[in-house]
Amino acid sequence: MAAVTPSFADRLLNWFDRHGRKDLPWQQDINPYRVWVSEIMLQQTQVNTVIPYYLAFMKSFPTAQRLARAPIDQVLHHWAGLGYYARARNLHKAAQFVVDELGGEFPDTVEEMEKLPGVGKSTAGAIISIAFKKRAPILDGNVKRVLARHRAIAGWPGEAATLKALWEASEATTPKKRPAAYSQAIMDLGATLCTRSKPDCDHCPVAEDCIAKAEGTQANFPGKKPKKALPVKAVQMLIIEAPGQQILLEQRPAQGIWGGLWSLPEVAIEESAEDAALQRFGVESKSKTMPVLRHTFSHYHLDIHPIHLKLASVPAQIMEGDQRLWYNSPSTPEVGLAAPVQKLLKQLIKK
DNA sequence: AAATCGGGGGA
DNA sequence: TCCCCAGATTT
Repeated sequence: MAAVTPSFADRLLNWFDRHGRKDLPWQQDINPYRVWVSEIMLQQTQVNTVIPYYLAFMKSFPTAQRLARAPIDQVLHHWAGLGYYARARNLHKAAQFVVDELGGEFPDTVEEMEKLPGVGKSTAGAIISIAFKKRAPILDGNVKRVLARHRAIAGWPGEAATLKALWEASEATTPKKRPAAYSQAIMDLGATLCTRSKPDCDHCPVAEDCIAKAEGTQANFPGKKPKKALPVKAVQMLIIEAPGQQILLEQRPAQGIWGGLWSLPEVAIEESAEDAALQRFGVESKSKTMPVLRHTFSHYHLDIHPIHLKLASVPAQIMEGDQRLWYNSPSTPEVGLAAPVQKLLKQLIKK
């Protein structure tokens, strides 16, 4: 008789029994309160970071009653350094809810557990399965990665359709037996073997039928968050040109973009360029709008609206100084130009 | 420097 | 329903 490959869940459980972590603080003296606190702490924070915080927290607040009665400041004090401080506020509120409204008994269904502030579907599933030993699928970041790879579920989990497919996969793979061990097993697999980069497929109990492994596309799952379109800012730049193709430049402040480089005078997009030229430089000239030049930074696009003002003579009132010079004048020093300014000047001066 | 992480809250 | 946010860690 041909050997039959055990189910996904059985292979995970078997692996967890032999290699999984079973000595973590919240895996001892298991009760709903201890599991709940651990799951909240683990939401955005890794195991090794959480351990000392968890131990100190449990020492100060060993029960939901003790937590509920503690001042919020004391709770926040225990959270300092963990980040996402709303978690601590929600934890405190939820403890008060459990103590004051539920007689100190934690809900024992996913639906009821989700009513606690700070507890969503995945955290509820983790608490129900681990503390109450009832079957409940979970979908934290580790589980998303394991399932997305194993079943080659494409797309970024932030998209509703991808998230739905992942929940369906979690629902489909979660067994009835040993709910607590299974939840910990699949999270542990994601945390220790099926890691974001360099997954250790050689030791993975479910590598045999992992689609991403077969195709060598582990790095493609889960799909990445699409880079959001960069915000677009716009600015006018004055090209004040005097005879001899001399162009007025200003030095930028040392801080900020193009710090210390030389650039064209800027005018806010909503202002009149001609008015600004008159007010700031005392020059009066009809302006000519040039095509918009888009310059892209790491964090935004800058649409530069060049405004060309041609002067009949070099105005006496514009003096060169520390932060002002006529580019192309006989004495132009070697200066660093902002990249788009260099481009603009090149266009202008060659013709 | 960029990506990541689960849930809350506002558009 | 979609989008943004919180904050520290990892890559």
